[in-house]
Amino acid sequence: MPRVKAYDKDLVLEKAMNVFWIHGYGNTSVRLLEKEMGINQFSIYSSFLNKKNLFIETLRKYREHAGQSLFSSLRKRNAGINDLKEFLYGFVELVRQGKARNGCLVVNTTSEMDAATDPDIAVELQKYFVFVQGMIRNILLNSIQAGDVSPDTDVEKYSNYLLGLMQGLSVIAKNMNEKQVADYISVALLNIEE
Amino acid sequence: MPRVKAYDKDLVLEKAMNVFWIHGYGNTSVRLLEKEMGINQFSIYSSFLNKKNLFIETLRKYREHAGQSLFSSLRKRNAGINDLKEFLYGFVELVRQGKARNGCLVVNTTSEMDAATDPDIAVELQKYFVFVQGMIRNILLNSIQAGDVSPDTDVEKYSNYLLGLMQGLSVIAKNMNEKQVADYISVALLNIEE
DNA sequence: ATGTATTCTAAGCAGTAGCTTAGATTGAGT
DNA sequence: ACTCAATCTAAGCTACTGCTTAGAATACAT
Repeated sequence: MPRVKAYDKDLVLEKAMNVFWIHGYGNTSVRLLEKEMGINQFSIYSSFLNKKNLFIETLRKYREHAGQSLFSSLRKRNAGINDLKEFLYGFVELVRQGKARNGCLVVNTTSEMDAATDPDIAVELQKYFVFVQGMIRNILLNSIQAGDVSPDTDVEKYSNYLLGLMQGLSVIAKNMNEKQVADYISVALLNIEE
Repeated sequence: MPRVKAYDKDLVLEKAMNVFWIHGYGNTSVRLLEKEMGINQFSIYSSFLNKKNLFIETLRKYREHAGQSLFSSLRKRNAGINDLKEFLYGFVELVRQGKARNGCLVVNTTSEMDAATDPDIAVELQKYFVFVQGMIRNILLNSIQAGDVSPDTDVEKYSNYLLGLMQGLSVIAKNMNEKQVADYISVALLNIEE
């Protein structure tokens, strides 16, 4: 067997993710990618086929990344409303520190795409939303069982609300200050705490 | 005095607005603009200086456009909570008809921009948010005066909430169906109606 | 050591980006 | 009817886009 790869595919994919996250799909050139990923264009194309496919793999990576870092507390089997509240108020702190300025890669991409979106990318975006909504549904069900949320809550309805809330959050993190974001969250949560 | 313009500047600006709205700033080429605006590149540059400046004028136009059509009911001097509710439920109907798929030009642009946004464009985006929030503040104050909203409501806090809510709405209009959007709105409004 | 399948380097491809320019065309003021 | 400043046409500028390719470099199996 011949020469071996000089780079870790998963590692350069994570670097690509950050580039797309900061600049967006359209504003990220392959030249910039090779600079930030630290590998040559040839290697990018031989490992990831083309720019679009690299981006799609990036979106998968992003889902994994979000699940393991940002959403880790919400993914616990028994996560409940209090975890969600802590998550949201923790997000305000991220805004204060300027660490949420890039928003959410998936929401940004949703905004960037035409009404006639690329279907392959659209599928990957939807997977992310399904993932997040599943997390939220789980939290609501746990909280009903724990008695923290009224048992006759319409879980589907509230999970749609919270999914939209979090998408809004990722946008206002880019154009509102800490106080405004805190206001948004505190009023939004009045609907859930009994 | 010499030859006169063969086109109406304000009219071609409106056409440019629609192109940017559909495709986003980065994905709109000057070639596409000249096709859709119906005038030559030379005319674009002589009337609007360059692409970025055309876009900035487009954002001004968009604010004017939104105020006169989408937000017309909310801009009435005595607009109140009921007008806001009607507006939001009317928006669900737009989603149902597929007329909200492009989202909001300003929110889309916010998502498209880097953390280190072009400052000239950022200023124009902020003007839009100030405009919308002013509208919302007015509605809240009117409703307090009319007795439809509790007089000890923190107007600033709730206007931040509602501004975020509307930004979220413009995003989910691109990736959620009618039912999901209706859920989002109906839960969101529980906070305001007494 | 040698063979060889794979990786890496770096140059280059056609297509498109934003923008400019020379010259023909226009039409109100005289 | 003529003037002339402004408009429009169409070609072309440089820079950059995503992507490809020929050839040198590599490292495992023999």
